[in-house]
Amino acid sequence: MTGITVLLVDDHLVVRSGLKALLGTQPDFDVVAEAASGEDALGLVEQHSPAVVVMDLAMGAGMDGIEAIKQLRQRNSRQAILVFTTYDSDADIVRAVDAGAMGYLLKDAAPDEIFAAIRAAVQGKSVMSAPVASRLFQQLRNPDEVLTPREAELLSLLTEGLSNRELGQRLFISEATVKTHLAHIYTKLGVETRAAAIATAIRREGMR
Amino acid sequence: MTGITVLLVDDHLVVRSGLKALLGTQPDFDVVAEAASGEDALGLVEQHSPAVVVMDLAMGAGMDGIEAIKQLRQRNSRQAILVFTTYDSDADIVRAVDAGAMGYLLKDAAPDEIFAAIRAAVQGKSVMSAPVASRLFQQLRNPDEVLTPREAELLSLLTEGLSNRELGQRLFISEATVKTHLAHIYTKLGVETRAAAIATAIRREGMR
DNA sequence: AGCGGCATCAGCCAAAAGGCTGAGAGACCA
DNA sequence: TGGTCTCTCAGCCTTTTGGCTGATGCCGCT
Repeated sequence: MTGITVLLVDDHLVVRSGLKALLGTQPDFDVVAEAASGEDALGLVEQHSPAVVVMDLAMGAGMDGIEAIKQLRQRNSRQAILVFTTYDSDADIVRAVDAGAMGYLLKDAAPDEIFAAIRAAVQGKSVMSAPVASRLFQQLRNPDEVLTPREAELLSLLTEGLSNRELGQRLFISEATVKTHLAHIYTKLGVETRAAAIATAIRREGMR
Repeated sequence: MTGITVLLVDDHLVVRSGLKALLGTQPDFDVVAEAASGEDALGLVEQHSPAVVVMDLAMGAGMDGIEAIKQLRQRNSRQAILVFTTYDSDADIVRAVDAGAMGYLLKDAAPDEIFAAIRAAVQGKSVMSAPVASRLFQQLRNPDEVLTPREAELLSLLTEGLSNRELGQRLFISEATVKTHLAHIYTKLGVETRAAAIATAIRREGMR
């Protein structure tokens, strides 16, 4: 019989083979394909219809993980998507969950944790690493301080040093809208300038 | 006979096993031990005296890769140390080479590149990924991109989100002087806005 | 049907930041 | 002694940002 079919998506070959080796120790897992980019992932999902997609968020070039998740959701695809990444940034968590991820694991998670998360995911359950969970709880306690997905997206770009104009162009919205979002972000982060927002964001998140 | 003995140091289990599997495909490599932290690495080097240490720089907790390299150098140890990491930050490269690393590989390097680097390292040769090399050359060509002490001080405060006025007050200089320093910093960092400078600074350095 | 949250946009005004030129004082070095 | 570097400061002008108010369309929930 065939076990839980898995597609691995990570731009680092060593991570893919490591994960594959790790999952290979479990009799009920079956890694059917690997992708090094979001684009490849979409094609391979069509081909193999895996039960679970284990995906890194940061992809070297082209479509990133979040975008790949969105695309998968938009198609049909009843794959459970599990994010497997290095950093537990607030923005990424929110965006990934919003895009349709079933779980959020950090790369330093213990093997058992990884196995459990994959098995839970195929059953429609949601699992996340402890640090990730605590961040989410933190957010639930202070709902006023939770950034909306759009705001998180903006903040993420903000930390790359873009101007309002550039932000607008990148997100296909007017500069006025950018300013509105920024004002909300500042309020939520408790800062008054973009510089402080960037500093707060990068330090608070695992952003790089 | 025994091939090239290798110690793997990385806080991510999946990376370790992926690398191990990868090196296992080559008959002349022999992974004798794995460490998840700098501390462990030091002990295991003593035990096994591997020919090569393949080390990640970012370690979850405790001693980081750079520190581990320094410690190894300070002891006796004629191991060749190869940095194997995700990011090609200027500061990390310089620090690693300074600490005594023989090579600097990025995690998205092709398998052949990794093999070649390890073989070169045991022979005392130095190998690095192309993006890393280009950064080093960049730095050698442009020595005037180095910040002066005062500029570095300002940049550090900048990453805390202060305004020009606040910077001036903090450093007991006029706002005009702050602006002068900032202009120089922007030029040297190759950016045009304070936001980009902050982003660059925090990502480039280990500033957190 | 109505309400609230979200995302979108506009206009106005004040404050902050950035580009440019020029310049003086002290340190260090050839 | 002269040249170079660094740090300091000023003025002027343009661009960017931030604060504020108000408004529209959409969606989901009641």
